[in-house]
Amino acid sequence: MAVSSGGGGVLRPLAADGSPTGPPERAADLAAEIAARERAQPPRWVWSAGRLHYPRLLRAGVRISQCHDLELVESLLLGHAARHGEPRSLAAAYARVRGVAVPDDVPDAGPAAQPSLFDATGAGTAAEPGTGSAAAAAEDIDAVVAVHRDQVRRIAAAEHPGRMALLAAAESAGGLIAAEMAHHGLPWRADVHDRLLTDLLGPRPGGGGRHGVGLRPRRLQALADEVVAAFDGRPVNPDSPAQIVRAFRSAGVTVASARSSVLRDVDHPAVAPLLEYKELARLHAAHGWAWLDTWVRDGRFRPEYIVGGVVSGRWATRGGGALQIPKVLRRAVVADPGWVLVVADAAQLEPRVLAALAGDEAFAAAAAHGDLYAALADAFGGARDKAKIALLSAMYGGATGDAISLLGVLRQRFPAAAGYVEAAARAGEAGRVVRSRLGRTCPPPSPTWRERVSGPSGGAVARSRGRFTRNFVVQASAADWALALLAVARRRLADLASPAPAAERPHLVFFQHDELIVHTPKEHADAVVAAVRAAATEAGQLVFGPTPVVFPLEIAVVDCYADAK
DNA sequence: AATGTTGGCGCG
DNA sequence: AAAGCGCGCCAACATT
Repeated sequence: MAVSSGGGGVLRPLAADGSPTGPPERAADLAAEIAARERAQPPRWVWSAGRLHYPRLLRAGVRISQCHDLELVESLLLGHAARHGEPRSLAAAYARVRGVAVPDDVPDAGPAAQPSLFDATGAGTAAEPGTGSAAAAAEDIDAVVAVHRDQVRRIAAAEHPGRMALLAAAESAGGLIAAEMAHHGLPWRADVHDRLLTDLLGPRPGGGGRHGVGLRPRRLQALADEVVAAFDGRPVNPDSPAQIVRAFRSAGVTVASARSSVLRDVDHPAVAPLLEYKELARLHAAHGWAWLDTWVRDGRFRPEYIVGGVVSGRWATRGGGALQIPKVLRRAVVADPGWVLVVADAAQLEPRVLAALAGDEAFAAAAAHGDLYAALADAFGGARDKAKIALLSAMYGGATGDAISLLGVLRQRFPAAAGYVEAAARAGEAGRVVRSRLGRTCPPPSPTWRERVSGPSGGAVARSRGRFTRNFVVQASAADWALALLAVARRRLADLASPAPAAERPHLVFFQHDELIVHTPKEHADAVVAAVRAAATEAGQLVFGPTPVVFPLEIAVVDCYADAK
């Protein structure tokens, strides 16, 4: 069912191939119309972007089952054709279909700046799509139908049409889930967070008022003073890497940089306070009181997730640093009373993905076990650690010290697995693109890349891209699996408590590459665990087909995220 | 004053 | 323990 917000809202029924099976139907109250159809027989909604439409629906209490997100799928298809970065909006895609000038994408200023598309009731004049938010508010149902038809055709023409169709469905589901996670929010105890900060840093400077801005908390200032004293009173700002390096030099110590890993090996009285300062200053700057004020409201942290924001298909976030929350702050993530958190983490995901990708029988047999590295240990003289180093080196392209010989063992014992990533590396070095299992495609080299490869240190330039493509096939295929996991888990969670009102049902509230969190009423916790486990198995079959490789989840049912590991 | 780059570090 | 990959965010610093 195609849907646009033009003139209040327009729906148009579609066949599987994207051709309309009836005339456009105008809806005065689009949210109510969508809700009614979801209750009767949920269709697959085709719309310009869940990013634009779905938050408003959720605020109106409307959940949809599935959709085709034209903007996200356009990105996938452009990428598949090695045309990354071209405009992907509905307006841009429609312009390409018609062969007219393609408008640039409108930079997204974040959720606060989003036009309320469903407020557009009665906006009668249809503007040309793509000239900004005013035009977006009067989307054209014809554009939705035409772009969808074109995408259905392009999916069928992809290298692996079935996989690309699955990727399009999963990415679209990701768009729904991202909006739902932002809507529900991650439970976040501001009081616990504040207490942690106060314990570690001292009281909030300035009592929270504006006069406190720019002042160091007491503990940070004390450490900064210790650093200065250790340099015999020489003024040095511990926030400045350049000043740190200079201060050490004038103390007779040469350091290559001010990195903690470098300073750790330096014997000087300034090192200890400096390392502690850096750790605490980071917490204060990135996730301190200012972060708390900005990002936590009403007991929820609501980051803005960017689906497919990383070329590998991983999600990114804008603002809030949701994917870099320091482990120490997991203490502040606490379930509501009567609720629990189900924290599920895919164990050793990337080497398992490599095993499934490569079809290496010996390697896949090892990946059929709960501890893959332990199962591989025999091949490396019984040393689990060595197996792990060999695998990480193969997937990342690093090989220093021990890893060189361990890679040799890997090549000998598991030639298909080693060959898979090495073929990807060679493709990258040659300037070709590589794809994930489901067809997500790495960007082609930049226009200047070939020049640089044939210039001085061209070998290093080529090898660098080889490491990127070597890792891409694994990381992006892992992202394929994780996205499938998420989509299947969402469907299974909806099934398991569907008669209950939304406020009493389990919700996905967090997703971080290979880990997800469900916030659920206690009584559903066991069912949630079962649903997520089943989703992991189903995702493996969907993405990789028949394979002996298992994708076990480590699942914890906890009140507090910090207790999950 | 505003914008862009660098160094560093949090997460997977 | 880090290595090798992918990110976002901050303060300091450089440039316009």
